[in-house]
Amino acid sequence: MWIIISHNMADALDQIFSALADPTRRQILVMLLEDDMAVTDVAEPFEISLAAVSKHLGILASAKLIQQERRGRVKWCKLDPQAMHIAWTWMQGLGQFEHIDLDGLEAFLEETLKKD
Amino acid sequence: MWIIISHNMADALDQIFSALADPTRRQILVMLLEDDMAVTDVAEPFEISLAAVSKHLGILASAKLIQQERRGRVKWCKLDPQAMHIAWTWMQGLGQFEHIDLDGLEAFLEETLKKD
DNA sequence: TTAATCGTCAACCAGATGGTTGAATATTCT
DNA sequence: AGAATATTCAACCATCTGGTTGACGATTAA
Repeated sequence: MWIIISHNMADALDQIFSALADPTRRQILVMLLEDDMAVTDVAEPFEISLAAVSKHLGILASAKLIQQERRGRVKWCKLDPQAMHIAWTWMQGLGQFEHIDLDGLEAFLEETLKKD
Repeated sequence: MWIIISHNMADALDQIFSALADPTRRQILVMLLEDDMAVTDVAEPFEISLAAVSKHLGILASAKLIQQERRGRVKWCKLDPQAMHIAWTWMQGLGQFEHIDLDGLEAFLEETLKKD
């Protein structure tokens, strides 16, 4: 299986990876793994403003990592696995992983944790 | 089933995903899939300056997506699959694309992170 | 109708990012 | 030694990013 990297594909990867590069946005995705949520509820655990969270959600939506649907005055957010799958597949092509390399993960973690 | 995301893990993901967010850097990674390369050779197909490419390589190296080794006046760059694997595993947890033993991963991570 | 809630918009700000150029540092070749 | 090659450094610049605040439109509740 190989990946044709079109212009559009590159654009999509730009958006997906830069969306994933922010820890707040990653945390939002993890929260949405549990359940669909309204914007206000997504914002609740964060210390930043609602407007900032709304922007984060907009970025996630335009990267197609989430879908948003307005019902009444509430805008529901849910995960959309498609975009993540695209990036994941691209990475798989580069890493040629097949299984989870726990030894590598352990080595990484030990290396990183030493620095505390 | 849950994944404990340590402080350092989040930092690592920040670096990895923002490194991957740039199309030049992604293209460099694809080039290195073929073969290890010197900085000048990496820079050759790009229209930007050598210094700019050197910076990109520095970013990839500090995200641990590549390793750099100086031999004489030449600095060789090669892929380092470890970091990509970390991000890939994180994404897999979110996308649930294929079967993966998250319980085992969780146990492993909790065990490792206890050492803090 | 009036008041409260949900979310976005617009303007603004500080800091990060990706690029440039020219000088500097090693290292290797002649 | 002197010249060429490989790479980085430093200063600078324009643009992007993530945050703020206050005002605003839309929807629901009293």
